[in-house]
Amino acid sequence: MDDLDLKIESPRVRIAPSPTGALHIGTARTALFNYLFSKRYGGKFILRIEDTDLERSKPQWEEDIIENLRWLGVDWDEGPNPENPKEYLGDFGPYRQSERKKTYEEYIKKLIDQGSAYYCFCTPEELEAKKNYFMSIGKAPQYDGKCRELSGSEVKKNISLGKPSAIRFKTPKKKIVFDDLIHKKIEVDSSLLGDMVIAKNTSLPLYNLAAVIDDYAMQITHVIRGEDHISNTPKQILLYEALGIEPPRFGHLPLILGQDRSKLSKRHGAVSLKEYKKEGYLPEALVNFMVFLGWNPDTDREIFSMPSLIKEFSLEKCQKSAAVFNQNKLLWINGFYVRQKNIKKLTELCLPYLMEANLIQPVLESQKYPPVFGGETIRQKFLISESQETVDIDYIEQIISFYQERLKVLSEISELTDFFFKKNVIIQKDMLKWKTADDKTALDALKSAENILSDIKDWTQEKIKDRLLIEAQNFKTGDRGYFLWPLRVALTGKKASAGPFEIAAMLGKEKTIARIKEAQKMLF
RNA sequence: GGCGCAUUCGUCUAGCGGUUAGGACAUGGCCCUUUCAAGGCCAAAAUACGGGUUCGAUUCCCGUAUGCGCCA
Repeated sequence: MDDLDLKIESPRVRIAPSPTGALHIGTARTALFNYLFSKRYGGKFILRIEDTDLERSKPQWEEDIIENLRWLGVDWDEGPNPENPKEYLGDFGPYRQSERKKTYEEYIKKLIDQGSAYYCFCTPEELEAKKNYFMSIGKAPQYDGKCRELSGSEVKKNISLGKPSAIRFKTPKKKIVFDDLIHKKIEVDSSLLGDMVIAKNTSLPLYNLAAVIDDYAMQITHVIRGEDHISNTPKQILLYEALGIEPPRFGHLPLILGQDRSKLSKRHGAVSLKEYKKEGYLPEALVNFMVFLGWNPDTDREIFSMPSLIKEFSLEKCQKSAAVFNQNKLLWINGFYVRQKNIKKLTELCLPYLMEANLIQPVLESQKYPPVFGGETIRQKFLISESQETVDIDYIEQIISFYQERLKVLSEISELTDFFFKKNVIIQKDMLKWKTADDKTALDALKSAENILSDIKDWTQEKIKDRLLIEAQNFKTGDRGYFLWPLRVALTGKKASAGPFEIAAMLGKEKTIARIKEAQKMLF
């Protein structure tokens, strides 16, 4: 097909999040792109947890990352074992940076021994002053190389004196050019980089060095990451060269932006996968949405499942410019996937929300509470909290089916359907009146509905509909709303809902009539 | 401040020298309809600016502007 395709064979790619917070939607998207790329070309996708920052790294965040990537269906071939995170799947562990000190030490020593790196004893104050100086004369603030030529004995002396130090890279001055998988040619002049700090000490590398060593150790062939790393890439290339290692290919994905076009972050609202999961977004919707932020298949098709993405995906079709996170489109895609779900599955997914709103409860004690959002919940019988009536799952299924095409996110279900489970509905009097109707018209409609419904013995949706529709026609020619609207409001208390026939059928004769009577009282 | 990256409807995007600049979300209108959805139809809506190159630039090159990112 194209050049890129021909060259890619069994790639090894990775996502390397730090467990310092919940899985971010941007990280998830980068993971997804890596995953798709690896599957498209028959390679491996690796999850590497980067826990160098011991202060901020927490096991709970590692769990969150693992749980939510799996939930999305972005599964790794090598990485922490989800069943037992202490274990590493694959041949290239251990994945914990905190457990790889020995390896790092080897490389750092090598760099020092061969003269590619050196100890620097400059104090933060000194550095700050230099930085300010360079800034003041309009130059890039870079290290002036003061400790670069320190003799071996001086270094030894300083170390034995316990002087605080860092390890700097002797940045060679050259033009670095690399062929980005997405941006094509990128050129940087390394003389602008200065001698960067690559390690705090001989066993503690900083980000760029650690990434280089780990990617090499894991035989990563393609580093696909966010555009915010473009400026790290030339530095890493220099490190690869100093270490005598062939660098991998690099590809930099455009960033996701918030409404204000700055990098998507917490102040833009929900950014973690777990928040979206809790709100009731479906993983397939999130995947479909995320992939379209920076990629598109060159057709008018908007809906893609994971398998079809794997078939279609190509970095060639990735966008170069950043994309604003479009909440509305996500909502739309989610609604689409909700409508596609089979009703049993959808009901299962909605149950936790109904329980959380305390509308219903599981009957069996063995059934877990509180429910797990997005998890599996299989229950057969439920107790309606207010009335203590027991209902079958079919009953709930039926209710949810009325709302399937109205649901955008799962969490809306309780607000939409609460009147089925509550004893009384709260009705505002004026809401009962359709268009120009006065109290009397609304009252007449309700009375008439009550009479008709009271006569129905065979309480089925079809019967109810047939009878009511005839009356609706007669009640006021040309606008059935005068008859139907007050009825629907009497039953639901809501301006918007499913139709009155199906609602009446579900509510049962007794409750239906009772609610109609209640509503009539307001109009006397 | 330096360096880097980017720039097509409000948003996501198609386009890879000649198109009535296409699609989707959102918006507005109409149809269907008791309401809300869903669905159908229609409308409004974009090539940042300035130079080149070319018979011809949204497309290629160079500036400018703007935005974003990184460094410290």
